[in-house]
Amino acid sequence: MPELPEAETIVRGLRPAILGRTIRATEVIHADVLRQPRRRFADRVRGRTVLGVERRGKNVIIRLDEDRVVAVNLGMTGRLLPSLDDGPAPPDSSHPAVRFRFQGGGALVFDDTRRFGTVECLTGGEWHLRSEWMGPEPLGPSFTAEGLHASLAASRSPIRSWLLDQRKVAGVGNIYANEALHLAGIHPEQQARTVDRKGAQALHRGIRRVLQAAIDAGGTTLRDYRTAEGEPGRYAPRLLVYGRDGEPCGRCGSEVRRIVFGGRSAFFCPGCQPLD
DNA sequence: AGTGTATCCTGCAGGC
DNA sequence: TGCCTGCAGGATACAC
Repeated sequence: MPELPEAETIVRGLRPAILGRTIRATEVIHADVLRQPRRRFADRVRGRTVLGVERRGKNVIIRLDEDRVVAVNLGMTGRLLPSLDDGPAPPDSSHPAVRFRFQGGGALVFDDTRRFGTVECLTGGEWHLRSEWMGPEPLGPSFTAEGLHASLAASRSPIRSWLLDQRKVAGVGNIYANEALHLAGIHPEQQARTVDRKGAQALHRGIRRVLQAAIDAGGTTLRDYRTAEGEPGRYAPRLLVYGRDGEPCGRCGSEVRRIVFGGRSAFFCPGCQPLD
């Protein structure tokens, strides 16, 4: 599910709800979402206070005092739902996996139907290493068209597969990879190294445009994704190719096609995105 | 190096 | 209604 825009929307909604709160205890309902032993997780989190809520790629980062960091990867169906005693009624949590209980009442629930998501509590140093391993933030200053072009030149992968690799660019998933390629007029199977400077510029622009527009719309809800307030995102109707196979392309009228490679569906318009 | 496949899990839509 | 298959915003490990 959640890609960068969904994670960003969750972070923004979570921040005012949990900033400054102190975690009294954790309740692990499904230990398989933990990337570390349950004991270590509980011990590291207990008694810590939330100093900040950030995003890195598709991950939600909760900074705690004492140099602790809770890193949440939402997987396909993960949600972070705050329920504060003095706040509005808590959104539905149908599949709670981990619950953080705050001093003075209220909680933050990591809910995940399929449990592909992960939760862990790291030290600042451990998290830094993990973050270094990831590619640049596509909406940040270190992501440039020139850098993208140079990075693409080193890979023989199909461009869509390349975009899904978090070590290359952080936060792009299958929906926005397909949308960005459509905006850039690049076929999803085109070899990364054959994307020329002009193509890299168009792709750079396409990635930024679609991610920013999706953030502005509060993300894309296909089924499970919800904001921290429990609301669905509003970007789905604006998707140009993802999930639209058989429909006419809004730009040129050609029929949008679906193909499968790399184990995932790819959607593209044969008219706007020719394969050389 | 890159690709296909399988794995983790649940739920839903569509065909019969 | 029930049963089956295929599919899903992710990530990783494995054999070629």
